Amino acid sequence: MTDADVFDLDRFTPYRLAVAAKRTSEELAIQYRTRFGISIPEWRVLVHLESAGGDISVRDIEARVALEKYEISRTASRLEERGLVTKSASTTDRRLIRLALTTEGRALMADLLPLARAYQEKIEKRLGAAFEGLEAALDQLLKEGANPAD
Amino acid sequence: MTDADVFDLDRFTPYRLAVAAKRTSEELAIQYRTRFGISIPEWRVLVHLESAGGDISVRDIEARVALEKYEISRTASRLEERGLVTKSASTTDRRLIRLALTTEGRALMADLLPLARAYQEKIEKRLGAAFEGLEAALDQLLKEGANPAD
DNA sequence: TTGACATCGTTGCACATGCAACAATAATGA
DNA sequence: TCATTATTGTTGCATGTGCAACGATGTCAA
Repeated sequence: MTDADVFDLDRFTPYRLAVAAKRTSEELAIQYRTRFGISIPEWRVLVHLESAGGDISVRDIEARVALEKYEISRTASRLEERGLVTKSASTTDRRLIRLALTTEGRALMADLLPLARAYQEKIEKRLGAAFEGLEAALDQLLKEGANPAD
Repeated sequence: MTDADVFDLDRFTPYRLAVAAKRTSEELAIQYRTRFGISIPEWRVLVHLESAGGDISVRDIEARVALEKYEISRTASRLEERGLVTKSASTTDRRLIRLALTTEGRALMADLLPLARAYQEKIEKRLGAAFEGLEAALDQLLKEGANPAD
């Protein structure tokens, strides 16, 4: 096998992205997992409920977060058990579930969001000028139709 | 709540990285999962065996791939069951397991690696000039000690 | 030599996750 | 209206995963 045939995983973009994602996610998750006992899916659902101001359905969250319906369903149930979220049937369409933060849920988010913002700043500082480049590339990768018909 | 208080998950780097990683990984994984029935951990272990030319231990792989020891152990067992990999005790240190590709394993990699290379090229084309920026940022995020004493 | 400690890989167990099937409700159209 | 189809959210089941404990082997120093 010649050198040209060697496949270098360390230069393989999907692998690099996976490792970087895991590292950054865990670095932050450690903070809120140990302090508040919430997982990444829980964090994502909570953030969306916070920014939407409540009254959102599973379907709405599915459309905006990279989570499957069943993950959201289970996550919401756990959050409900812990008193952070309420679930109620929509009056207009009884298939829909209206999710909303409880007072306790909002209080939790008031503690969590500063952590997340601080972490974001830390990443931007760490990357310095490279942050712009990262943003541009991620915009490309994440934009709709990122999987063109080729 | 004012606009300044809204937390935008879509601008949160750990989230963006996680989604981009999942998307790119799955886009490729779909190809080799359906065609060859191997998972991402299996793919990573195989690649390292290929580039190392065999005679590698679980510990070696752990040091080079973002996988835990137990994941590698289980992955290697599965690959062994499928006849792609052999496990044998090291003669010099009997705690170590020597992993090596079988002929069948090498044949599989000969089919897989072109797929991976083609996908890498596709990503680079898709990103165009932004690819350089992505590389620079990922280098930063992935380099050792990426978690400085902040 | 021997005892304490370190390292390597595996595994039992509990929990998480993915898939596909499902019940409940709504929308559509003959 | 009523039958058919689509949508929403949940769940049973099999599999995957993470953690901590473990046995086996090696290392080192008294």
